[in-house]
Amino acid sequence: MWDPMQSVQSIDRAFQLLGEVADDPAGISELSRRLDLPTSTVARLLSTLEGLGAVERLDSGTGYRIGPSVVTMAASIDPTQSLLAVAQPHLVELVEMVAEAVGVSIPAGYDVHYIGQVDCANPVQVRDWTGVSLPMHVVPSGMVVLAHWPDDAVDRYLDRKLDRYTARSVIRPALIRERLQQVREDGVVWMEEEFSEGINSVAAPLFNAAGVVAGALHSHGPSYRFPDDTLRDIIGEQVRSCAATISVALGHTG
Amino acid sequence: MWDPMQSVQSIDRAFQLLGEVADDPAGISELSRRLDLPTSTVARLLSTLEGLGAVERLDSGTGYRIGPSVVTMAASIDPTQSLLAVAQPHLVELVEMVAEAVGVSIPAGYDVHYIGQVDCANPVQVRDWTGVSLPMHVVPSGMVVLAHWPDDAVDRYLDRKLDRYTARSVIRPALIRERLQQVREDGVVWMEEEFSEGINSVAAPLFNAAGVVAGALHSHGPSYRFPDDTLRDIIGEQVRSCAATISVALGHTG
DNA sequence: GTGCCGTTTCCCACAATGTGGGAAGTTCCT
DNA sequence: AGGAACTTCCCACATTGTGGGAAACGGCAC
Repeated sequence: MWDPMQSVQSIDRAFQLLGEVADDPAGISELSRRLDLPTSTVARLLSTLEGLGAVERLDSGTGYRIGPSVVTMAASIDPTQSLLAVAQPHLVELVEMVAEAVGVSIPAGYDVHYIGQVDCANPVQVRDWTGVSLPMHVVPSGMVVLAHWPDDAVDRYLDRKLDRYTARSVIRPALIRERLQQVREDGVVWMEEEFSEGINSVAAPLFNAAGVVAGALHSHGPSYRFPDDTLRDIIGEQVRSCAATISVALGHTG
Repeated sequence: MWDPMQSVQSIDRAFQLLGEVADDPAGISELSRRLDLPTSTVARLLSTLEGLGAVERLDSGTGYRIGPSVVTMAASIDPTQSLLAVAQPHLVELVEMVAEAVGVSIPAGYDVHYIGQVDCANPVQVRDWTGVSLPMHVVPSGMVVLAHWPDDAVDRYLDRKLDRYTARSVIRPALIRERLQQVREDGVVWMEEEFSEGINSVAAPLFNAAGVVAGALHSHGPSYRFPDDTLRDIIGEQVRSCAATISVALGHTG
């Protein structure tokens, strides 16, 4: 942990409380036990937060939960950005683990739209695809989204002319369907040079609080070095697990 | 404003900052001007908030915006509850204005589900419908939801047997369609004894950040006194405007 | 280059502010 | 009633946050 210039104790504690309350609503004394703070301190902080609408009392008498002002503040930021905002710190972590660029994308019609990327230290890099949209069937980020769409939506997707991007692009509906089934089982998918020669990529789905797929997390790199054969499964698992962590942060449960 | 027991200054200020930043991202010195606080104080508070992930720096150098931890905390609360949490304080205000019970509901299949109510002081009250679901075409809360559904969804709704609840219930599809058009124009709708003899009710739609109808705000009371003829339009307008305010708090724009 | 903005960061003496022990008040059990 | 939780309140203390001001940074114009 680097030194954040200065830190204000009461605010620090207030957010510890908010975090606890978000995780699991509780009353003053239970929170004081969980965080090991004096009850009077917890009472004062909660009372302040209540006055600010950051927490509110449960109707059922005792206990506090996250209040309206937090929801409102969160809503104030562009919904597209909110996924990115939540994902950002996790992207940075993941980059260090896989040592290749990682990014996130969101579904937009029949495409996925890349909304953010964090590059690796290596001087040879895949270009930053932020801002670009690509058809779902040629990139793993798209496949994981497609894999969690309702059947009729998938039918409509596949019932169109599907563009081929490279010699290795899979565009036969039947093959794509098989693959989607596999993606649902694995929770992660690799695609090698199916969108662009020289680029391999792996992705896993992101789910929001409503349990629907909200986007995808991917990592990609030059095919001559990515993935290293011995690390392929490990990297896939890291991406899958990081995506799951982000989903939880988005409110996804179970 | 009642006395919130005690209030911690730094937390108070921290949330003022969060509010400002949510409203419009800015840098230290601009925020210090807006809130009339010393820059060093603002810097210290923001630095604390940044360490907590409550704000983060804009990529474009200078300025802060709401950070991931706020979004995550907001997401932690049950999405059903979040609507209620945001609406709650507004319900309390509205009750004082209209002097009858007010409540909120959310769409659930072909019904609206009442999720919260605030009662008025009058000893003669309409019972609390919280937890109950009712068909959309017999209550104004349902009509405002229906009015903002896509055409084909409305078609499917009307293409079923529609129950009659009282002599005044409207169940002819053609008449309902006309009414829905009127609701879209007015932004608010009154219904008198169409669901239950002796109860009149008025409702307006609530929209979320995505711009889709997320629920309804209503007020209802005994028909012998509600609405007072001279106040009917005023009350309707108050409900409409309160619903709009809640929608904004939910992130709805325009 | 040099000088001038508007920033943000850092430092430090001061006392206002938040702290926490404990007592009094509440509510809900048995 | 009695007791065991909880929450609210009070108050002396010094820890903690405060804010003035200076230093460091960065951009822009000349």
